[in-house]
Amino acid sequence: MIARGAALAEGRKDSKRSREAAETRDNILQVATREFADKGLAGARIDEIADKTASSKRMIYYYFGGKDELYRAVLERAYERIRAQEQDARFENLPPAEALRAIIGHNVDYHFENPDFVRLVMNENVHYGEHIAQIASMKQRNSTIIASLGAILDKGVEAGVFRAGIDPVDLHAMISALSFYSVSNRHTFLHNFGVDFAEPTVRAKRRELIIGCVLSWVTRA
Amino acid sequence: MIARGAALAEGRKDSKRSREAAETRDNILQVATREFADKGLAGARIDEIADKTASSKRMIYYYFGGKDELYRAVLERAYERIRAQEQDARFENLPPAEALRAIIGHNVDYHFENPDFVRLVMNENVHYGEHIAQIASMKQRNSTIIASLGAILDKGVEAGVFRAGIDPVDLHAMISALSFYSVSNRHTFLHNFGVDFAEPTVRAKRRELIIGCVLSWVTRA
Amino acid sequence: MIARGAALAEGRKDSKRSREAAETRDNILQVATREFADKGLAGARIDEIADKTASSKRMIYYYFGGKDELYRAVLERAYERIRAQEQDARFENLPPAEALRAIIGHNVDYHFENPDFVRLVMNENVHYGEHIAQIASMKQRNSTIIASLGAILDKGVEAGVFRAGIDPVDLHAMISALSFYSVSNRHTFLHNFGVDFAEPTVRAKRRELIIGCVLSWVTRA
Amino acid sequence: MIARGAALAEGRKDSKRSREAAETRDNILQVATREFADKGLAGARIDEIADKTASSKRMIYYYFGGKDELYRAVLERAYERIRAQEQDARFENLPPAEALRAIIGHNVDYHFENPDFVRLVMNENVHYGEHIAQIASMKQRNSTIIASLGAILDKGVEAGVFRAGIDPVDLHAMISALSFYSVSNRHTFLHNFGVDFAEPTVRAKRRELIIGCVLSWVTRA
DNA sequence: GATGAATGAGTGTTCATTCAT
DNA sequence: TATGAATGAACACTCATTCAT
Repeated sequence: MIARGAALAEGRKDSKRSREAAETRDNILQVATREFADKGLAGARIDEIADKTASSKRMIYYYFGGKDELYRAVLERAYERIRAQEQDARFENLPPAEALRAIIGHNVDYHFENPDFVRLVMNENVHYGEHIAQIASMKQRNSTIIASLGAILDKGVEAGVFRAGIDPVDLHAMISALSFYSVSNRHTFLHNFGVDFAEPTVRAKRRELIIGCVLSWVTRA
Repeated sequence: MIARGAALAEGRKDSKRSREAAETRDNILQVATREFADKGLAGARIDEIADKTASSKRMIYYYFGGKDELYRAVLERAYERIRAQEQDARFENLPPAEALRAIIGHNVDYHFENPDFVRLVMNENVHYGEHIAQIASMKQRNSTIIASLGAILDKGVEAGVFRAGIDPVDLHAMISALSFYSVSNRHTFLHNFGVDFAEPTVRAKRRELIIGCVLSWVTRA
Repeated sequence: MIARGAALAEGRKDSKRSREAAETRDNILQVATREFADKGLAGARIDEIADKTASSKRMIYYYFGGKDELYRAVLERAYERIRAQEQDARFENLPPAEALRAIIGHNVDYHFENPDFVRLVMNENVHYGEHIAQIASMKQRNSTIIASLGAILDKGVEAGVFRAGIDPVDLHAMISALSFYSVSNRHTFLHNFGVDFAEPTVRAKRRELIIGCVLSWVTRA
Repeated sequence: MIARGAALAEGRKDSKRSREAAETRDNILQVATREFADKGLAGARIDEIADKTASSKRMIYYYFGGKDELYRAVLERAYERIRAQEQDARFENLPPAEALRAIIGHNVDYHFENPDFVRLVMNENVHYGEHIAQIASMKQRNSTIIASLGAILDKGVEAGVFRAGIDPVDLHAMISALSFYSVSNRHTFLHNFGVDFAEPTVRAKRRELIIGCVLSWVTRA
C-alpha cells in the first residue's frame, strides 16, 4: 500500500472524511516538525511523535510510509513556508537601498522567529542534503528571491548607489549566512564568547549590524 | 572504575606501555571524530567506531566511559586544534587592513579545510550546546582571537583606516558566520541554488567576497 | 510509550485479541517468577526468561517496561497469591486451639509447597526491600491474617486456654519465622547438620514441632 | 598458577613479605565480605571490590583465583567466625534453664549484630548451597553447638525441668529460625506489618519473646 | 608481587516497522 | 480508517578474566 500523501495534499475528495484526514495529516506534520527540529532525524523517535499526535503510530505509516518519508514531508513543508514568506515580502517599489534594507531585516527576523526551520536545514546539511535531493518540487521555487535581489541590484546600480558586478546569488548567500548563523550557532557562540544572539537587545543590534555590513558591501564606495 | 583519560592526557609515565596506550586512545579519538562529524551524536554507532579502530569497543569504554563522554572528548580536541591554529596565525605585525585580510582568509581556509570541525559544531548546536557546556577547560581559550582582532581594530582606527566603535566580538561573529555557513550549508545551498561552495573556483571567489565584505564594513567610508 | 500492564490487569476489552494478550502477559509472569525465584534479580537473565516464554524479549519490555518492573510485577503477583490463600483458609469456627493448629499447619504447608515465593521474599530482603516498597497496592492486604489471629487469640483467652497479652503480629512473626526458615535455609542446614527439611518425613515432623512449639507458647501454663 | 590462599592461611614463612601478603589477603576478604553480603554473588562486582581494597584486581585473582573462589573464602571465614563465637559462649555450668536462656539470647544477639553473616547465608541458600557444599572443612565444625545443646537438654531432663525426647538438632533449628528470620526478613516484615525488628525496643522485646517461646516448648508442662 | 591495558562474550534496552482485528 | 500487539535487528554498555611489563 502506498502512502496517501499526494492525493490529500491536492485536496481531492472534499468530503468530511477527507477533511478530517487532512487534519490528521497536518497534525502529524506539525508534531513531527517540532521533533525533527529538536532532535534531528536520527534523534527523533517515531513513538514519541506518535504519542504527541492526536492520532497513532499506525497513521504515520499510513499517510507517510516511514520515518524518512515523514522527515522529507516535514522538510518540504518547511521550505514551502519560507518561500511563501519571501514572496509575501516584496519591497521592490521602495528605493533600492531601502528595499535591500527591508529584505535583509525581513530575512534576519524570519530566521530568528523560525528556529525550527533553521534546525531542520542544519540537520539536512548534517545528512549531506540527501533528503532534500529527493524532493522534486523544490528546484524551481528558489528563483523568486534571486530574481527579487537581482532586480533591486539592477535598480541600485542604475541609480548609482550600488556597485556593479554583484551576483544576486552571492548577495543572497551573504545575507543568509549572517542570518542563519545567528540562530544556528547561538549555543556554541554563547558558550565561547558569552553573547546570546537570541537576547532581545543583542538580536536587535545584530539585525542592524547585518544590514549595515551587507549595505556597506553593496554600496558604491 | 573510572575512565583512564586524565592520566594519559597528562602524559604521565613515559614507558613503552603507556605510549602504546596513548596511541590507542588517540586512534579512537581520530576515528570517533570522523564518525561523529559524519553522522552526529545520535547517528554515530559505537560498534562502527570500534570496528574502524585498531582496538575494540571495550577500550572505548575503558578510556572514555561512554558514548557521550567520547563525544565530549572529540569536541574538546576539535576546539583545542582550532585554538592552536588561531594562535599560530598571528598577523599583528602587518598593517591593519592587511592583517585583517590575512586573518579572514585564514579563517575561511580553516573552515573549508576542516569540515569535520564545522560538522561537530553544527551537531553541538543541534544539541543546544549541552555537551560543550560540560567541558570546563573551554572558557578561557577564546579570548585570544578577540584580543587579536581588538588590537588590529585599534591600530586601524588609530591609522584612520577603520571605523571606530566596532566590537571585536561582533567582528569575529561576522567573519565566522560567513566562513562557517560556506561549509555548513553547502549541501542545501547547492540544491537550492545550484552553487557548490566547495568547488575550487567557487571557494576561491567566496574567499575574496568574504574578505571584501568584511573589509568594506570595517573600513572608514 | 508506557508499559501495557495496567489496562490488561484490569481486564478491559474482552475481545479475542486482548484475551490472547493477557495470556502472553501471564505466560511471561509465570516464566519470570521461576527465573527470579531461581537466580534472584541480579542473577536472572532477560534473554533466558524470553527464551522460555512463548513470546519474545521485546514483549517483556512492551508489557512491563524493564527488568526491575517485571521483577516487581512478579513480586506483587506472588504476594497476591499468598494473601488469597490466607483468606481462603479461615478456621475461625473451630475451637481456638484447633483453629490455631490449623492456621499454623496451613502456613507451614504453604511455605513448603511454594518455595518460589519463599525465594522471592529472600531475594527481596537481599535487596533491602527496595522493590516491595514501590508496590503501592500492598499495604492494606496484610491486615487480614493479623485480624484472624487476633480473633482466635481473643477467643482463646476468653475460653481460658490461651495466655493474655500476646500481640497477634508477634504470633504471626513466630509462625512465619519457623515456616519460612524451614524452606529458606534448607540447603545450608542440610550441609551443616545433615538434615533435609524437605524430605517428607522430616517435613512432617517439622510441621508438628512448629505447631507444638507455637501452641506451647500461646497456651496458658 | 594456583591461588596462594592455603599457604598464607597456614601462616608459613613468617617473613615480612608474607605478613604483608596476609594483610593484603585479609583486607580483600573484609571488603569482599561486605560486598557479597550487600549485593549477593551475582550482584557484587569484582571491579568494585578491587576499588575498595588497598590493593588491586590482579591480587584478587592472584590470591583467590576468581570470583567464585573469593566468595567461597568469604563464606568459609564467616562460618569460622560464628563457630568461634559459639565456642566462646559456653554456659554449661549454669542451671539448664538459665544455660538455655543464655544460649538463645546469645544466638539472637549474634544474628542481630552480624547481619552480613545472615545475608551471606541467605545468598548461599539462594544458590542452593552449591558453594558451601564445596568447602570441605565445614562438616565437623557444627557438632559443637549440637553437643552443647544436647548436654543442656540432658541435664534439664534429669533435673525434671525439660521434656524428654527433644532432638538437639531440632532445638537448634528452632532457635536459629527465630533469630535468623528476625534479621533476614526485616525489610519485608517492616513493609508488610510496619514493625522494624532492628529498632532497639522491638529487638529487645523480640529477644525475650524468642527465649520465652523456646523455653515454653522445652519446659515440662 | 604488583600494575595498567586489553578482551570477548554477554546484558539490558530501544528502534522502526508490520500484523491481525 | 484506526488500534493494540508483535517482531527482529541493533544498540549502548558491562562483566569476569587475562596479558605484558
